[in-house]
Amino acid sequence: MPHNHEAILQKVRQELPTDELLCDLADLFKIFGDTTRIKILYALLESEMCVCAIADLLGMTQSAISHQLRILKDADLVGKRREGKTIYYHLSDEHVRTIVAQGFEHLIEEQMPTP
Amino acid sequence: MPHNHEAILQKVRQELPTDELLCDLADLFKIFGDTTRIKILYALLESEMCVCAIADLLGMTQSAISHQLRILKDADLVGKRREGKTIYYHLSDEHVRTIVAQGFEHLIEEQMPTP
DNA sequence: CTAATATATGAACAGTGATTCATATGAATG
DNA sequence: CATTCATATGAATCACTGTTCATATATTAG
Repeated sequence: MPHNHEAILQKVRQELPTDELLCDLADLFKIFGDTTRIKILYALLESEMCVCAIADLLGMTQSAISHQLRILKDADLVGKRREGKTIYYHLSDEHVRTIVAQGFEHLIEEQMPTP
Repeated sequence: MPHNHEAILQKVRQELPTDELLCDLADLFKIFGDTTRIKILYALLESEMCVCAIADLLGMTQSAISHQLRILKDADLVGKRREGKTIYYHLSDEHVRTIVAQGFEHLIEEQMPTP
């Protein structure tokens, strides 16, 4: 007979958030999980930037950048501001900074030898 | 003639981390960007668990869970401990908690009406 | 209005990745 | 040592997603 874990299962089930919330959370991290988008976010940490400047910076097509900016905007991670023909993108809040910083810390400690 | 952004580009280029680091960072977030893995991590926040308990909890195949646990282990997000035939998985450190918590905060504020 | 610049968008293509299925490994038990 | 339970793994499949290409929208200049 298979072994029993009802006790733990019940406890964990109680504390687990709803499926919907967990999916939303995964969707948020999915956005950070792409090299191009991480680079864009990192750049915007320094300064607001127009689309073609970002494309220049990353050595990528204007179209590719535009597509990614749309995804970032839909997730409310960035906002835009028009100035003539140019559109400047900026971070919508400081959460990006803290989320990225936490990721960084994990990476750094991961590479440390365990004492 | 296209408009100029050399000034900003130079500034941002200086502050931007290496390509390798940014890719590693994206790879880390990629791991959080999957519903199954987020659920596993969330469950392990409460208690260490064996593979079949997690499979039970999420209503998924043992194989599917095992594959995902391997990914989490390779990223040093979880560790394992053997006890007879059973293998118990646990979080390797508290970074998972803080990273997930930051994601949560963003989600919550996103749903708030702007005052 | 026309041309030029800046950005957005839609369809297509290619690569990635999560799940499933079948099977292998590994440990305990009689 | 054969069987059973627990987990791991490899190959195959299917869906998703990022980039490209072509084109559309939008703003300003002439």
